[in-house]
Amino acid sequence: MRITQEADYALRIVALLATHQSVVDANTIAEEAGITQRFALKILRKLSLGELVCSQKGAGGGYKLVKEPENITLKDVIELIDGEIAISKCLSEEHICSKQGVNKSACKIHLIFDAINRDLVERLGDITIASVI
Amino acid sequence: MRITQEADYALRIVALLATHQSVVDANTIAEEAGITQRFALKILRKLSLGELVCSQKGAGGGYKLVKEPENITLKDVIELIDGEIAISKCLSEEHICSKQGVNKSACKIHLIFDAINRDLVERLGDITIASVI
DNA sequence: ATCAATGTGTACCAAAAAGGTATACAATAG
DNA sequence: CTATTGTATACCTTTTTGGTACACATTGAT
Repeated sequence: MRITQEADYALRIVALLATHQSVVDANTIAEEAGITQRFALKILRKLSLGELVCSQKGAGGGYKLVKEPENITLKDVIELIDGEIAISKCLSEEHICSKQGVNKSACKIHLIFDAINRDLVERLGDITIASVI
Repeated sequence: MRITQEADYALRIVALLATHQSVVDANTIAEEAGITQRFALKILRKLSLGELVCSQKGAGGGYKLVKEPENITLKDVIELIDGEIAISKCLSEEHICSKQGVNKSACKIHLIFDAINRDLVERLGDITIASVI
């Protein structure tokens, strides 16, 4: 799948949590990210379930990063929100397509996509949140 | 946008036209590509409008490549079907997102996506149909 | 001429994905 | 014990994807 807007917001949220070193509440996060509080909460829950952030309930609560910004990559955040990164649908799903190979040329195309995709994922895995703040 | 199934089919169609050196009718193309004739026709019309293939009407008609397989790249075919290649929506549309930059970190992320996307497009532009048949 | 084979052009449709909201609830600090 | 904050689940709307339908235009063969 492509990198969705939701993943883009998630990256922004993680980046802004990396700059604040304290607990930040969902409302503040939403404002700074330029989205509604509800939508921010939805993204934050995914980040929380994925154990990139932890939450503090009750008055004075909010969210903060679990890991150091140096140890979180763009790939980590994107895959948490969007699932597996794939430039073509055929790379992520069991789908009747080039993968099965109606003829040999289709198969070759698939192999190329696969190599390109692997490089893309690797590259996203090399860029840390620390390097984008 | 991601590389759609339609673009994937288009690549297969162009590849199979590259192997047949003669005029091939839509029905045969559809069968070989493993899709319905109607859907093949739709893709073939786009390829035709984009001047990658030319068509011959009437009995005994069909399609054939306009250019040599060495001079058609994966990028050419994909962009013809899907439009501009973009790993993130924010790269292709005028959209309120990282591009505008609510803060500096969002902007940095956008710059990285842009660089990665450029490399991806360049890479697809270096692979010819001739090399995948 | 005319008819069957073949492509053209436009419009429409259904399923899936993306993007976002609503509601009811649970925990915690003060 | 109440206001503040997060949790959980479900729902909704719009856009994109992946196709289909239909009426028409062109051409080759007879």
